[in-house]
Amino acid sequence: MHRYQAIRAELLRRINNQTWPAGHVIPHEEELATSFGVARGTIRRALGSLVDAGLLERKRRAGTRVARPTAHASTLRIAVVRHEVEARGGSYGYRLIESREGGGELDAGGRFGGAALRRVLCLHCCDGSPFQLEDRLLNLAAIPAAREANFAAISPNEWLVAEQPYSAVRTVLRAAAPSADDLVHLAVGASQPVFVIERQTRLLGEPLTWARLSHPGAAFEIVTEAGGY
Amino acid sequence: MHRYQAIRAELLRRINNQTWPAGHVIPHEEELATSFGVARGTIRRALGSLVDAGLLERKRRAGTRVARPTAHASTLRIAVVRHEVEARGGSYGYRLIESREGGGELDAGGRFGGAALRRVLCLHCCDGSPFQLEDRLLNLAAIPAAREANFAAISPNEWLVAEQPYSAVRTVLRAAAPSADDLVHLAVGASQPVFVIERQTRLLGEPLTWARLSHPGAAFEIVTEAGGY
DNA sequence: ATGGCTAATATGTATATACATATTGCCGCG
DNA sequence: CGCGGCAATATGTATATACATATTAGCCAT
Repeated sequence: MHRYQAIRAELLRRINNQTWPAGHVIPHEEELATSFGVARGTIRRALGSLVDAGLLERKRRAGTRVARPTAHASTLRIAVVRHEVEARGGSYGYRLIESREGGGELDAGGRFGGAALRRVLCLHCCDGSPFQLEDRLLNLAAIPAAREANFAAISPNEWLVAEQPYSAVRTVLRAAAPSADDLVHLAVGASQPVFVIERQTRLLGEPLTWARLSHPGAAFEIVTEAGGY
Repeated sequence: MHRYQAIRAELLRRINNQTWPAGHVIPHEEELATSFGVARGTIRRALGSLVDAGLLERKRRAGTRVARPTAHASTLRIAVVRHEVEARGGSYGYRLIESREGGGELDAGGRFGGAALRRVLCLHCCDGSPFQLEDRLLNLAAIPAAREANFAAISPNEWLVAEQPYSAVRTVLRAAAPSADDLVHLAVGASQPVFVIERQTRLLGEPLTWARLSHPGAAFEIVTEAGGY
């Protein structure tokens, strides 16, 4: 156990047992440093991780106070579909359904401002049955190599992960009734829910791709964990 | 723009434009410090945030390399329901449906090892229509105050946020067909999907609460963003 | 070859120090 | 009494330094 970890644990204990209730201004860095017998940098490190975890709030001159929690934060990881399938011990299958190039007419959401696009519709399977339907738009201006890529052999999901770095992602999760494509390709009935992940990626501001990833609801869930300590 | 931010941006640029492709071992800290003309600590700070973002991987003696991305990571925030409703400009309503105390028989999942529990079922509304059904188990051994709390006046969600710190959360998200309770209280048809958030919190290892939060699918989505730079 | 030991090395932790800067709270002026 | 400005203060950034430690690469003996 390193010192900053021990200090973080002690600070957490004081927050948890209400020694320092929500809203309380805790002693300033120098004071904590002296009382714990460490350097200010070590205190800052311990405080920093509690700030990242949302348990403390800091403002210059005003000091550090215990946050009034308003939200649970945790980290969401969305993996490559094939890995997801293999991690559950399933055998992975893939099939390209449709691929074509076009312009703004493909961009129903108006997210790409009329750039040349490629649209790919494909299906990921787990043990032979449909697992995820991937409906993807690729910005050919930003990713010229996507024009030549053979998406019959490799899914856009996996091709992008291997080829294309990005700097920002936006993800939307929701439950929905099946779309027309879902009904045809996911083998779900109109009364069964689908779990939809909508994802946009950007590179330094420029939109790269948009994707709608739909799962038969019963077969899929997302798990996140936060706060090991 | 601080130096560590400028350096992080430059490192990100090199990763993005494949100057340093995935798997590449980048120069070590001292070398980067010299070439950027800053102290090692400043380099470490820039590297640290890229490691947190999952773009770099570090190992002692082996050096720092560009990660082969395997997953999109982003931060998920789940707010107090009332704030969620108010943030969308709706008027918030709340109704307690059922509250009772018991032991292991309430704990269908076996998560509390037979401890005394309180089960609360209640409904959160937005503009008068059902928004979220909250089905919650509270561990009375860990949260004795929960025995006295008046959940007709305040929801367990909000009471817990105000009263009870926690140190770890596990969240599961999925689309599902409505449960029996959902059908009755959420005013959804059997053919409509519900969005289910299942959440467990622990305090230093001890389980505090378990909750199943269900939303009418069409009315609800979760949005996450990552990577501002 | 092979297996284990050793030394080199890059990252990890901790300290001390200096200065920057956002905010607060107080003081004095009008 | 109100308001503008100034000084005090706590956090934020940056640097230099020392030592700890995981891991690798290479060497040597078997």
